[in-house]
Amino acid sequence: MNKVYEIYKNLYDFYGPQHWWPADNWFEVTVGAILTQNTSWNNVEKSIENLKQRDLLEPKKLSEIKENDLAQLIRSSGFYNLKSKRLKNFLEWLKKYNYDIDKIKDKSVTSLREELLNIKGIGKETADSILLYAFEMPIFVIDAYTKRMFLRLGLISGKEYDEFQDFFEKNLRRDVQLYNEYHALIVKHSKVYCKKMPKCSECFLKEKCKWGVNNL
DNA sequence: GTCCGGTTGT
DNA sequence: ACAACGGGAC
Repeated sequence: MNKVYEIYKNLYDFYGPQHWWPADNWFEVTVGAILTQNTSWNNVEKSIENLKQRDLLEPKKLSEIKENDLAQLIRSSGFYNLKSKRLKNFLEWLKKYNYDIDKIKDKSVTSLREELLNIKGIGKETADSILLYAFEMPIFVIDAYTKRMFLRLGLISGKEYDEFQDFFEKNLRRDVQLYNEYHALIVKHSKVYCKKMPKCSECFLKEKCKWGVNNL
């Protein structure tokens, strides 16, 4: 059996399902994806709650409020002026589909990805998070955690986002639920053990990890 | 003081 | 390759 899927099974057996993305609906996922750029999820939750309590967490309502007001509402997420603008850019794109997820899903994952990447403030990771977790399309999300963990495991030597993405998509069956769970498990493991200062001696993957073996 | 479920402009 | 954007938690 291939090693990439084997790691997945190890992680799933150890941690169990992660229930990602934590949100009530697809739009909440997209807002969270933009707000969590280089920001801890804890701080994003406060912003989401803030918007919910004011009954503003809907595309049309967020489109109508002023950029500066939105910035203040999402203050806890950091980079709030930037992110307010980025949300507005995204909402402008959504408007072309009448804020209708069904119309969006009529398009192919390839063309949607291109459209998302053309929005200022949405890069590869955010685009892929939206495609996978909000639109439920089969695309593997790469982030700093994924790179760090799999470089340490010694399973990949590349450096670029696309190299990592190809690596996962070539070694796994094209499956939204699998991609969803795997990325979430990588984040979990990277927060608990495969941190910047890793806890190799306590890690259950140490025997099959280059970094871990060297740190025993 | 460090780190965070990044992206952009130089 | 590197600075800018930034609040909140530990």
